[in-house]
Amino acid sequence: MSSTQMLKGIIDGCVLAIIKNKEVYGYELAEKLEAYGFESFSEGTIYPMLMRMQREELVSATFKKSTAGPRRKYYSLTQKGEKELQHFITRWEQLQQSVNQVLQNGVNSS
Amino acid sequence: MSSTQMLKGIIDGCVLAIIKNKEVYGYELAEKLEAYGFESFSEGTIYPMLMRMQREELVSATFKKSTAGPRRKYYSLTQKGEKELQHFITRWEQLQQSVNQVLQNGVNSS
DNA sequence: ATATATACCTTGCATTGCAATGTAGTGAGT
DNA sequence: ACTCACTACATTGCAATGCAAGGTATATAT
Repeated sequence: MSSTQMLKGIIDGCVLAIIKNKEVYGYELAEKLEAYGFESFSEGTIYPMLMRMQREELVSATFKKSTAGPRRKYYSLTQKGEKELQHFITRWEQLQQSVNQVLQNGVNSS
Repeated sequence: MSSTQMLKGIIDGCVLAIIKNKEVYGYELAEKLEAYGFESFSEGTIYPMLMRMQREELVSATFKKSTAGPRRKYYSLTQKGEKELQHFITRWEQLQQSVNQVLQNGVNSS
């Protein structure tokens, strides 16, 4: 039971939420996620994920020049992405409720 | 982003918490998880998971006769399993905090 | 006998996080 | 010019695990 397994299907929603707030590029996203407390976020996770989301039309991308390195690929949310984010939030809240209930009943009452 | 992906690495902890409360057998576990709000829990998930946990010495198992069908395989927590449960709870709380922070900042402030 | 509920297990697949590796632009120091 | 560090995107192959589908077997009722 590694820590990374718990992230499956969850960072997707977090990424959508961050992109909704403001368009971001991949490298920036990695830094933001780390700032939020997700430790060690691999680029091997982020770039394939963003590309998958683009393929699924949850986000759209445009390249912009940078003065600090190569061009950046900025992502922003599509309407479909907004809907998906709302669905994620619903599922996340249900999951939280279920897990917390199990932990309370299961751990304390023995 | 399916609903099942979000469960990866998370039901493990929930199962440990349920077993800690009281020894259970697989079929019973499926029903309990459903009662807690985890919809549609496949036996193809539960039995391999329990066997994996036994292999990792997080749980121990004993067979007991049943009057309502074939013998039941009851699982109970080992010391190692208790430690693993504590680790899970820590990770879960961190995850909750991070995700909720992202959702608050990302969704509302745009 | 047949049906239903109980109870466990196995096989094969799909998804996805990640380490490792590659490529390339920009700027500072020497 | 050369090197180094930082920035930035991408690909490959692997590992973990949830699950549908299918199989086996026991107990009870009709």
